[in-house]
Amino acid sequence: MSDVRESADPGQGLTAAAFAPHDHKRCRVEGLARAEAVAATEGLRLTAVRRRALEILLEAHRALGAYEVLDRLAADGFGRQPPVAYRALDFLVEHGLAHRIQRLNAYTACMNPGRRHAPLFLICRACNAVAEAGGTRVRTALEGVAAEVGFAVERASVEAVGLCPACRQAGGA
Amino acid sequence: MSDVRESADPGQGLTAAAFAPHDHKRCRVEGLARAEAVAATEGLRLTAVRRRALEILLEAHRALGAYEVLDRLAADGFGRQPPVAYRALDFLVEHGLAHRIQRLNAYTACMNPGRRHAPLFLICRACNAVAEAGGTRVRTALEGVAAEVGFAVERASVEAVGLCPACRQAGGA
DNA sequence: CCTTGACGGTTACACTGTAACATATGCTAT
DNA sequence: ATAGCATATGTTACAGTGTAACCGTCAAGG
Repeated sequence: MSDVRESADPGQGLTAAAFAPHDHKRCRVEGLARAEAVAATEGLRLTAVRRRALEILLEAHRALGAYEVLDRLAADGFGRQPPVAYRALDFLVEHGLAHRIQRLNAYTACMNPGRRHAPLFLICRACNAVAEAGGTRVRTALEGVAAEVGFAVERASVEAVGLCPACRQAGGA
Repeated sequence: MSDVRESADPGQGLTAAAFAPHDHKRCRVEGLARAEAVAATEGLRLTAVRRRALEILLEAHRALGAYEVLDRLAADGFGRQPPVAYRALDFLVEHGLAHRIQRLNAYTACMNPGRRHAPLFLICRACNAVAEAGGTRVRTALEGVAAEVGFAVERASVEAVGLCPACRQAGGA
């Protein structure tokens, strides 16, 4: 229970800065740049819809439902039927450019694309912010438990619901 | 809630015996008995529908969708509209007698009711078996990461998809 | 040119979950 | 006992989430 406010993260490559105030615009620009880089090195086709879908997630800076993404895509002149959004989102998730938050039936841009990572999500029940935390500790623990029963983990989702620092302070009980 | 009281089992108190061959009937009988005990000590009303819903989960011994549970309830003379199943399942989950598997939109009986625990689910993608593992290691790691960014975890879901021992051996590529 | 394959668009539908209201059951205070 | 209240079960109707299947477009390559 060590109280850490917003110190620079120690090792672990934490990315959960989402809870700290920051410059959204930079988030979007850098996020897109990272995605472009990943797409280039992996030979992915980051088409217009896909690119725009990712941009929408980066701008929102919170988890968006597929239909929310769809609305924005439609507003930009893309198709307005569900598969349009689902296909773009599936693509992004499959290639590690976005994540699906099971608990919310929603999607969020990946803050750390390109590197293999075992993301973990912190979902604030008061303000709905979603932070992606990195780090191997949880994954290692999970692998350990699985190994004890002979289970081979391929993919894992770890999602915690609670209160973010700001909402805690605001007495978000 | 960060206080997780686990059994005194050596090595994490695993309960993931689900992957090992075992006597289903006993599972059901003992599961019901445990639930009765919990209901008694906590003053819960384990009514006919609720009890039957739990029994259905225990019998299936895998995760069931709400509508699957509903079908069986209806076949037993209970209502045949969705809220019937959802209410029973919500009750069971709320009181720790069952768990919801987010990834599958499904429910499974709790193998360890009564005690506060931080369950973790191992989902075999080949045979669809779901094992509930206990243990504090993963939870502790999660709390640690959360604490670093000042996030207060209230509830967490940890779900891993992969291959169970049997399917691994069967070359479940 | 013409085939091939990926992509994006559509229609139509399936699955999952909930709001709101009506009825029954059981407890409690008088 | 019974009136009043809370809880539980049942209903109808609908909202939200996700997918199957088909079709036209377009770029790459024989």
